Amino acid sequence: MANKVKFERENVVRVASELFWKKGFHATSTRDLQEAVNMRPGSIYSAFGSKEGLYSESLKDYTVQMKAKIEGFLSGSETVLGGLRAFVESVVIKEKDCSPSAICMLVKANGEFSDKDSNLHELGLDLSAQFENYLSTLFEQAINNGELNKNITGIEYARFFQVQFTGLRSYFNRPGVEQLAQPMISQMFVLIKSL
Amino acid sequence: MANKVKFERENVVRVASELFWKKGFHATSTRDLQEAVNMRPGSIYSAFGSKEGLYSESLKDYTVQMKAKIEGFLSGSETVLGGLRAFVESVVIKEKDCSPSAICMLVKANGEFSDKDSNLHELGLDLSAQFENYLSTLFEQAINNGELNKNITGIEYARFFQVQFTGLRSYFNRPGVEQLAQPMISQMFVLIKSL
DNA sequence: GTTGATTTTGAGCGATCGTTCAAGTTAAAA
DNA sequence: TTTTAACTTGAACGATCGCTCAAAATCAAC
Repeated sequence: MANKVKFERENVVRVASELFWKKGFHATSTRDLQEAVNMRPGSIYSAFGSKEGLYSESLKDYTVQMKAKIEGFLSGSETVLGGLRAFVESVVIKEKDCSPSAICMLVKANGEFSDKDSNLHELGLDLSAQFENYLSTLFEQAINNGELNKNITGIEYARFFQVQFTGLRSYFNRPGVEQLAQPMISQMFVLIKSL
Repeated sequence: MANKVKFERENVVRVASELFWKKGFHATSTRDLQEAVNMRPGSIYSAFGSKEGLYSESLKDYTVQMKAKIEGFLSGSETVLGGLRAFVESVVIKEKDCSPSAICMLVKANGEFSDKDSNLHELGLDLSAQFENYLSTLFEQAINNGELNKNITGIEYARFFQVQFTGLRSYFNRPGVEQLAQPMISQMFVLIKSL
């Protein structure tokens, strides 16, 4: 049987993901994508079906990468909270200028697709719910480890974390406030422990 | 001499603003706008110069409307904090289903224009800075009224408020979590008073 | 080396994009 | 009433959009 695919699907999706993350879905043209992934339109469309299909796979991959990054920081830390804090500091401070965007790609997606019955709108909601569940399990571990008290549940800690994290990333999506990041992250974790 | 303009600039900008707010800049076509404001392309272009020009005026108008709304709640409340809380509750809870988007148009704009040297990117940063200054003056009033302690300054309260408010709006930009809004807003103001 | 299923290529389709401008309409000034 | 500057209209321009598909290239199987 014939021929083999010449591109590595993983790499293509990651490159596309970075472009979509930076520019958004509507501002990214298929020609931008062709150049970025070095494929001709026919190959892209036979592999992913449509621009929407490629975006869909890119967004799913983004959440996988994000969870992998968190796992990395967790395994490098004694505590769950320490791992999460290293993750937040890495995203908000260290990667601020090399990341495609300061804003979470999933948050951007949920903001961009306003049409309630579009596939991408539903995908964003679905992935957000999954991520919240993932965070919940982490905070339940933290509770069981005695890192956090039992006044509130894992899901409630997860909600609070998401509000703080999203708010911080949005706030630091601007120049000239870099020196505020470390103290505000510290404050965030002080507040978490005081809930 | 000659003729008078037939449209009311205020209304046109407000309608355009709602459409841009809902769909974003790139997903809103000039033909969408023509239909929404009931004007032909020539009139729009003679009045606003370009799609970007109309967006620019729409975004500026949005911030004016937002400040006006805050002023309204402030004059209906005994305290600054009470007014701000009524404002947050109105935006996050009451207007959730009639507003063009759950996300602040200014936050959306700052997320959408990634090109650092585009006019709209700079406009977003500029309006954000202005809004933070406006919030700072409000919190300074609250401090002087004795509503808040003097441990931190007005600008620091303003930053905290923005992080919480943006995070909350992003979190409640999804279906099925409505009953969490009131307790989380209460928590937000408890935290503000405890800083 | 030949075959033949599979993948890659890229010219180009129809649709839509932001925008222009000559022609038509309007109403204040003369 | 006539003039005339200002405003409105909408057909249409060139560019770009997402996407298609016939032809060329590729390589495992024989």
